[in-house]
Amino acid sequence: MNESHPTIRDVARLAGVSHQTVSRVINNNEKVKPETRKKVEAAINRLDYKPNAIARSMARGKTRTLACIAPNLTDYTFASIIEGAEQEARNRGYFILSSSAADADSFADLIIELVGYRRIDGLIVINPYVDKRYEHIPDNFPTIFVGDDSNNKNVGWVALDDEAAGKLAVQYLIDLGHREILCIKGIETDACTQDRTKGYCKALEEAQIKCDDRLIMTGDWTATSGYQDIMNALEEKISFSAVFAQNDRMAIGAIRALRDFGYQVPDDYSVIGFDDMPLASYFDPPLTTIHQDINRIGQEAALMLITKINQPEQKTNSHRLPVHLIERKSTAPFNDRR
Amino acid sequence: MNESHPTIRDVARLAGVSHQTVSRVINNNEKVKPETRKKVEAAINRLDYKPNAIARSMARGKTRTLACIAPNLTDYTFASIIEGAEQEARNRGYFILSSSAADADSFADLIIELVGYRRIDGLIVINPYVDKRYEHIPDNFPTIFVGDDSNNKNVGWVALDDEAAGKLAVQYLIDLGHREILCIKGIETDACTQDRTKGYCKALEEAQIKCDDRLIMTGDWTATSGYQDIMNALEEKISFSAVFAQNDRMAIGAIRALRDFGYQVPDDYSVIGFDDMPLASYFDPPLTTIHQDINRIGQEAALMLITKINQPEQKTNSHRLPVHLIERKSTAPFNDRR
DNA sequence: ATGAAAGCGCTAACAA
DNA sequence: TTGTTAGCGCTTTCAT
Repeated sequence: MNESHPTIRDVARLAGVSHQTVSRVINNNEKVKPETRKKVEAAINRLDYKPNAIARSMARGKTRTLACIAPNLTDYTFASIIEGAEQEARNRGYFILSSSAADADSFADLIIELVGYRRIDGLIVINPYVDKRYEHIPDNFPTIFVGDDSNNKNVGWVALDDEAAGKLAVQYLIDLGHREILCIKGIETDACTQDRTKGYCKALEEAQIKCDDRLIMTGDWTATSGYQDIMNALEEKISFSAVFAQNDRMAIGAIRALRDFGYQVPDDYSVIGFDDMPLASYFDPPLTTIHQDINRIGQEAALMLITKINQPEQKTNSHRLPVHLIERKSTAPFNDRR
Repeated sequence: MNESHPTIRDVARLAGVSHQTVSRVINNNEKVKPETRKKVEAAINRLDYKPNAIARSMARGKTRTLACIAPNLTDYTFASIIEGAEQEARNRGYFILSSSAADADSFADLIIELVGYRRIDGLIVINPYVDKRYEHIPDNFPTIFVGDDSNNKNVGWVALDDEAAGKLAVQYLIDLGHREILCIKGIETDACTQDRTKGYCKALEEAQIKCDDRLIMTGDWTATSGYQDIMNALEEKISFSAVFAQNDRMAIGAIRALRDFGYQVPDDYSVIGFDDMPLASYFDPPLTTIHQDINRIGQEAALMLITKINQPEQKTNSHRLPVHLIERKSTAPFNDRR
């Protein structure tokens, strides 16, 4: 069990110097005579000495650990953000504790263990507005939100340019000749849902189309919710020729519903998604969608956070990342075959 | 910046006891007079004292942190395992550092930082056989593999019963009357690929069907590889009526290839997948597949690891988890319409 | 049941 | 340039 790793003092003894000199060597401090450095390095190699990270954290008062909290870890979007954050963090010598918090209570618990017990130096919160969980974050603790600052907490954030993205998608459908465009929203409280919907309305307005509330349905990001929304619309004989689903999963659900009703996509109805998830090009039909560089969001968040930790006085520049549209086969020019 | 959190001594001073008594209280040590305990608890509440996790790690020589390393964090399978591990770990007071290591070199780096610098108490390695990365793990460090022990390192592991699963899938196709069953393998070096293929052969043997090497194609888990494999088979006019794809993504690719060639699934060809990924029921046609409780694997791995950390002498019981088949619409009885 | 002293392995401040 | 002395905030003996 106790293989008793060598400590800084063991190295010092072997090299015939003080432990402080060893500390200087491992911290690349200038003020060490080259000779001494050599001796110390030899001793380090000889003993295969590795500094203990916990002891360093203790002495420095910094853990070099960040946490990433998301509603879950499996959703492709969340996982990509975490992956991006992890890469950026690693490159800068930080590690990421990733945790999922299904609800506000478990989020609050997590915050106590992570922030209260001082396990981490900073925090990335993915979807901070879900069940108002952001309220549980202590003020002044270095934090970055993934998802924007609409609720006006004074922390930094990164997000997609969701409004522009929503507008882009809908404009594309309008350009194809569609006028009655149904919108399937994501979870109401997610900031991006609101922004994408804003973009949807804006595109319609600019094309002088009235924004009809009956065409705006609420989903919850699952395929099933997209399916249900379209089923309902069809049963209630709501008139539309195209669908803007605020994520790909709901788009898939929508397509299935349309098909179950005997319609063809894109011949009878056009459907555009959002995310460009990995299998989007393999769906039937291949999905026209909004592509986002989701990995990049995680990278940005980590970078912003690390900067904030090391330069607390400096203002954090929150910002939005651009998206682009990927044309595939689930959309087509309007026609009246329905 | 320096809000100077209260320490155990601040609490002690306020409560009029020694800091050691405070330590006893926060560690639920029996030997504290109820009165004293009350006083101390009052002081703790008053100061909102929270013990510093790093200092505890330091004093105890345990970090209460585990690491989970996978080839990436976004693959649904990996993400689910990590999520399961994280849940189990949290329930037992541990945290998970999740990291991705694309190749053996970055894996080796990670091991040094995590294990060498003693940042973690234990390690979960997902897909340890990829590029022989498992070789970089120091002996005797508490480790659990997700994926089996075929290469005979003496560590514990959890895995699916892949051989039985492969057999189950193929037997199902045989029962539908198929005799020429094409197999699309995953990455060769993954233990599960070998086991699933073994199951494939076994099912054929038991049905007295010769196991034809020309029907076994190698993929790399991506949809594209499944697509390519089937394209090649079709172009070379290899005769088959059903496909066993070793994961759902390759199954999707296979279906698209078949369709691009003008065939219908399942009318002309049956396709069975593996994983039952979230959207499997929304594919077209809904995918018949092998369902695995992948989250559970992560839970098991974390539990085994924590047990091993706390009872190092006790032997770890590696084991396999069962699967079951989900019948959907991508498979049908054999017919000769092709 | 409680306290005093030592130590976990490092860094930081000061002296030499 | 190097060494000495103190911590960092806890837990772990060992007394009392």
